[in-house]
Amino acid sequence: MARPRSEDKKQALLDAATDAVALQGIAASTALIARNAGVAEGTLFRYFPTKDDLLNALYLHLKTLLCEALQAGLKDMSTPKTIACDVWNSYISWGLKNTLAQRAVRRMSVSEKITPETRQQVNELFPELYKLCQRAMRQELMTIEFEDFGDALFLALAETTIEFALRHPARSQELISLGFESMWRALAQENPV
Amino acid sequence: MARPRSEDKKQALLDAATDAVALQGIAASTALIARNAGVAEGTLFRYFPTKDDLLNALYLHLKTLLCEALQAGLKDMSTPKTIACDVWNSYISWGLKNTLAQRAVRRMSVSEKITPETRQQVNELFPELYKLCQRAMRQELMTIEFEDFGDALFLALAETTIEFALRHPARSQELISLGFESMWRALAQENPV
Amino acid sequence: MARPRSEDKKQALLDAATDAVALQGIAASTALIARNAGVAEGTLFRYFPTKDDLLNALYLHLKTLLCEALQAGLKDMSTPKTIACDVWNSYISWGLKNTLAQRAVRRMSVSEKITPETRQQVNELFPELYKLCQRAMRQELMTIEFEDFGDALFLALAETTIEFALRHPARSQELISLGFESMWRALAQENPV
Amino acid sequence: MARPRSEDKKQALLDAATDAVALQGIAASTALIARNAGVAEGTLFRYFPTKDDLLNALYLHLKTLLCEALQAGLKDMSTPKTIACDVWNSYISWGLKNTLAQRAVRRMSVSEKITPETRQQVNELFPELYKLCQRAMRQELMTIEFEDFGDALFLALAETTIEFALRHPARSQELISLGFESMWRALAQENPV
DNA sequence: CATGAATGAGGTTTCATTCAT
DNA sequence: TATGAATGAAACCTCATTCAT
Repeated sequence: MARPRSEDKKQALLDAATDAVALQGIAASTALIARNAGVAEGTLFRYFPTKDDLLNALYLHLKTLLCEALQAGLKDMSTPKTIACDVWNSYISWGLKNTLAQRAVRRMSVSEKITPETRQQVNELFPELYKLCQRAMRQELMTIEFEDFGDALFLALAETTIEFALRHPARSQELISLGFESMWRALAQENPV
Repeated sequence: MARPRSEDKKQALLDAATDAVALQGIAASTALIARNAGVAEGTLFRYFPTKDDLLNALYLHLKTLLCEALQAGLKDMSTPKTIACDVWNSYISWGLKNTLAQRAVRRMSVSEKITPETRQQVNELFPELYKLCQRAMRQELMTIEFEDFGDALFLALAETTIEFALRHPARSQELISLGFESMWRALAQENPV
Repeated sequence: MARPRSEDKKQALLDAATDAVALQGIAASTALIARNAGVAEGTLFRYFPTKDDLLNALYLHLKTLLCEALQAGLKDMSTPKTIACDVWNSYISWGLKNTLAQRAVRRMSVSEKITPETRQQVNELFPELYKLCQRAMRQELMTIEFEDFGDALFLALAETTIEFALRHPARSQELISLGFESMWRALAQENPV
Repeated sequence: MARPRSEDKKQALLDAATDAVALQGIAASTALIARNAGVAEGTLFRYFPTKDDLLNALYLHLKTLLCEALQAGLKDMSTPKTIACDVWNSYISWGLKNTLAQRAVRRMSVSEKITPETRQQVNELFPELYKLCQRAMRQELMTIEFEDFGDALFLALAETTIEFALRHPARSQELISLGFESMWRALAQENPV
């Protein structure tokens, strides 16, 4: 992969795109993104041949960052529940610390501009992590057919929790643990309170 | 005198908008919507002064339809769990029967074009129903501060379930009951398997 | 001339058009004019087959009103200067009392929508009056070729005076007499202060 | 790098706009202006972000040209009257040579699209010139409160003269000097014929 | 390689006018 | 006669993309 001249510029473009998409959705203009990245309008197209390419690259990029945060957040791997708890907390706290990134991802994920290929690549980012959690999951959710479903339920609950924590910062700690409790009851094999 | 404004045309516009937004997001053009509704482009703006007004009206309209389906779906009100189950099944089956409507709603709900006022109106559509379910909910989720959170978790799980059921029609029945089981564990007071 | 059903409606349309044109120029929409006149959009076109017809009718109407005010304002016909002074004062005070009408006329008079025919009709409204003033005018301005020019100079000075008097109400009296003095010096045969 | 913004194109746009506004008023379409300037419609909006911006820029531009003509026209500065005469003649002859520009200015000046800021900038173009004339003006018109009024009367008479000279080219010389005589009588301190 | 001027298709919205009621 | 719903051309403006510099 011939890397472009300046990795800095590419990064600046992704950062600017994150903010723009978070605030304006995928309708955010390439001109705005380039300007906020501090590069010329035409330069954007040297790094991303197409706006759609930029969006797909951004989606993958942000999901990768999230994934790295999850991996870095694993501290106590003694029991499935502590693992799940670490993952949950890392997820939520990444979303809270990177509000715009989180919002950008949400907006892109419902868009038809993100191709199935990109979605597939994103799925492949997470496997190990989920394997860890899944050990604790209910039998029904552990069959090959349904493990994606379990993941999706996990993500749905986490995203909802992030949203509420952002909306009600004063009660964010309570929401986060209430959310975790709900997730654990929903998905885990045993439900010891 | 003069011909009366036609409720049919308004309906045709909302229907056409549903399909267009489902497929292309809120970027779907008014020209396309009008054409598919079988009216002139200028006519659209007699019924909805602004594209944003159309989107907000559409959002409210679809959520109203969903709400009516939920109310119509209440059959067995003997126990909290049967109530919750009816609601769950109605929700999912409305989503499955009205794929485009469901997709349109999802896309609009993450858009900044839907105003807080509209969102508030939508919230007010649902109260009785949720009261019913909430009787069965865990204490923690029944405080005023957290009942919205409980609702949101319910919706998140249901939407995820709909999405998977659409993607895997052959296994939709299993997914639906697996989803219900997860929701019930997550949110209900008692967790008898 | 078969008069339309309701002279009231026609009048209401002209009044509404006056305000609309004063505020928005000839771009003011027929829909707005009709609404402010309290009639339906289509009704406007029963009284004025075309928007241009409405504008021309309005121009003639307002100039007629002005002309009537000038004639009514003649009080002291003893000397040319008192006549001129009465005309001047009537003109200015009509402009000040009918700001919107005055502004509407100004905007229409530079527009290509007002036809030469209408402009000719307007010219024909004023003759007698000007004959009176002209007795006092300089020889050079009394030849057939230049009497229109003298009229136009009179009007130009009067309109400028109105504009300034509107802009500076506190000093309007001074402006009006300063304007009159200037007009009299410019156009009259003798210049006794 | 990248091709520089072309002053030629900007000029072509202003020229095309002058003609279009002269003939059709401020309602002249951006499409027509761009086409007559030989550029794409989108290009117009790179030079003038808004149609209103174009109109304001055009107004300022034309008034600047006029002002330059007035300054270049000063030849004999020996007496106030010769100065005034040079200014008068330059003004009229600029109007005659630049009919469309003159007409465009007239139409724009009664429009609400021209902002107070632009009007202020235009006022500031002229001060020195008027100072020259004002030395000859009547005391009453030399007070700070009324010097603007004197200017406006001067302009009103000049514009009227231009209009008549255009309408009657055969007699334009007579009209011009008749106009000057009237202006001088109206505004100057002494009125020696 | 980087730039940003240029493009023109396409977006939303307005509006004079027509015509079914 | 009066109405106002319907129309579609045309308005202003945006934008992804190209390409001369």
